Amino acid sequence: MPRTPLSRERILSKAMEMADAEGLSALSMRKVAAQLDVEAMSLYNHVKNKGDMIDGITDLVAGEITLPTPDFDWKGEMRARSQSAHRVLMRHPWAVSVFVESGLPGPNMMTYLDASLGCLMAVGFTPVQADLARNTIDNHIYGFTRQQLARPRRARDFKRVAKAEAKAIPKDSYPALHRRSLALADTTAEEREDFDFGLTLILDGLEALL
Amino acid sequence: MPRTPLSRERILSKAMEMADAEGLSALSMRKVAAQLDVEAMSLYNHVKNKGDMIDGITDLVAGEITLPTPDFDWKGEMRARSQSAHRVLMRHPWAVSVFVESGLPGPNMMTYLDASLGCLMAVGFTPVQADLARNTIDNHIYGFTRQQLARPRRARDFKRVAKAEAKAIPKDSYPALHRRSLALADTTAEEREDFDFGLTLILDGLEALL
DNA sequence: TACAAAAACTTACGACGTAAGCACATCAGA
DNA sequence: TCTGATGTGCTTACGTCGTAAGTTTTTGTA
Repeated sequence: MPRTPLSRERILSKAMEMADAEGLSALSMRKVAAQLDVEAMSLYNHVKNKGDMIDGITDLVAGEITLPTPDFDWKGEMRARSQSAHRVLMRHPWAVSVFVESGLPGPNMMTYLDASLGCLMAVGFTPVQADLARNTIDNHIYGFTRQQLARPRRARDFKRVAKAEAKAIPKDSYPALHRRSLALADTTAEEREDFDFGLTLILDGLEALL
Repeated sequence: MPRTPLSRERILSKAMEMADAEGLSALSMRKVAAQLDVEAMSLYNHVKNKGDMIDGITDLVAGEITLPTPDFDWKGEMRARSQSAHRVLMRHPWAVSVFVESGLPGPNMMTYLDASLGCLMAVGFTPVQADLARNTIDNHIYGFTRQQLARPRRARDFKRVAKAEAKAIPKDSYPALHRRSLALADTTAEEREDFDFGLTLILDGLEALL
């Protein structure tokens, strides 16, 4: 009986699906192969090695991010693309850590970097300023997303975990930490998931440099 | 001939040394044991498992960071502790990624978090604001440090790599990226390693909230 | 000296990434 | 139709990993 042939696309697509569902550490050549009804070594006909496979799905993720365009309203553009990146990374939780330490970026990532730098340089930032600015913004995106992923999404669960955390922290040794956990338990999702808090800090600060 | 007995401290100290020298991925129970003239399984008498070992050395790193104290000059305090954290993480390159996704923090890390939050809350930030602020600051520290670690430290090497990078980026497809690499090649270390650039953005922005 | 507890060692299992080589299918040119 | 090349998938195998289980050795105390 004929099987649909393997291909780089089929491999990457299944690998992405598995990473989204179970995290990067659950991705092994053997498991991806099994999901495709194939032996592990067959993947190597279409993919250089595991690193290449991960680079592949990482660049697919990069391709999902909405690009900024050069515009008078550069802050709006950067805010929009930051929120897009944030949403995309929330959909692909494993990707944050890979984004953050990817050596040579793939084509989609390059396009994303180029568009961001281009948007900033078009309104007067020097290339070096634009580089620093983009780094600062992306650091915020990555860090914020990572932190949000580490917390329960559902309000009820969040509250429960925050309260348990507060109880587990000795009030005498760590008073501020303790107080924070208590306070967090009583926040709304809007308050605590305030992506724009740090972003606005950064964008307004950047504007003052122009 | 008598051997100095194993202990948690001896294990963590050697593991830290190895991680500093060769990176986290080169740390295996077998290799750490070998460096201590001992078999792998012996480590398990003093350390719960590999994760516990890594948590252990991570908290040692956290302990090296200078703590902020509540002070009228909270910006100075936060800047000092940020620079300290940056320096410490540069000494222990492997630690950035662990810091960033550590689940339950160790005692030194808790102390560090508590001191930072305490410093911010003492000058009037609400607990939730302090939490967001500390996150934003730490995200900047981690991101900036990671990026700096990825680049050559020596000026000559940096220039060479930046130029090679510029040459490798197609000018037509990625004009802004290309221009940035060219510009970076002509910067001084002070310009490009401007840790305070983003930090000041954030601190000044925070001050406006008070 | 005797004995219990702690520490170190041995062996083994089931993962992992991937090198090397083999088997089979597809297709080109004769 | 036959032949050989090319590419795709499979088999086997090696060295690495974390660590469970069981055994021996060392150490501290009575």
